[in-house]
Amino acid sequence: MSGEAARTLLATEPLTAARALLGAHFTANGVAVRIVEVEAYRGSADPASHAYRGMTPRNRVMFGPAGHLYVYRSYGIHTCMNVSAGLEGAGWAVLLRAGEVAGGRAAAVDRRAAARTDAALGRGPGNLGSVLGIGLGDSGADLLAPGAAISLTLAPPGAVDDAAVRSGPRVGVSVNADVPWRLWLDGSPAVSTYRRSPRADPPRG
DNA sequence: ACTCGGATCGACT
DNA sequence: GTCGATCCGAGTT
Repeated sequence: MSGEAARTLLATEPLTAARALLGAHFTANGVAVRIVEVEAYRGSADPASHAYRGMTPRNRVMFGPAGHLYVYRSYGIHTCMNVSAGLEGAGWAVLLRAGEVAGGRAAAVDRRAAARTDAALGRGPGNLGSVLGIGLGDSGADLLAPGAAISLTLAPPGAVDDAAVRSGPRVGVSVNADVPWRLWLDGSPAVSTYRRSPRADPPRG
């Protein structure tokens, strides 16, 4: 689908954008991955979102147009990637949590020497940023621009069966942990196993 | 200027 | 299951 058609799909509320990102292909630095696990973050309505307290220099891309890359450093070590969603000013984004390497395997293996299986190359948000060679300086990139060096191609409508889409609580968040805003494709070996944050309140319900 | 804690990962027991 | 690595942004003084 065209970049602008993709942008229209992503310029929606973040659960819809998250669903649209499953099965998408993300390409950067000689590696392509098929996205199989994502999490929606709902801006000012979501205490777990980096945008909860409003716009800052770090998160400003979340408040811009949909289809742009928001990169942050996690635990001082890892770079994690989001795709901005919703209309300008919304502060919504979707965290990319896992992908299957679909191209450039040699470069992927080179960047992820610690991975012992192909499925582990892009399993987990930190590993996904690593396998794609993403850095903080890539934040803000328009993933849908024609000829973009870092690019996103959504799966055509109907290509990802709704029956394969699963949802559950988000990983690692210490607040608002019980909303089922993590989506993944059932059966993908690259989906990370669920681990609740040790800082989260006890499970609800 | 300083403190604090994190949307993680992998090695180790 | 437990723990250390490592650094930046954000909030506070």
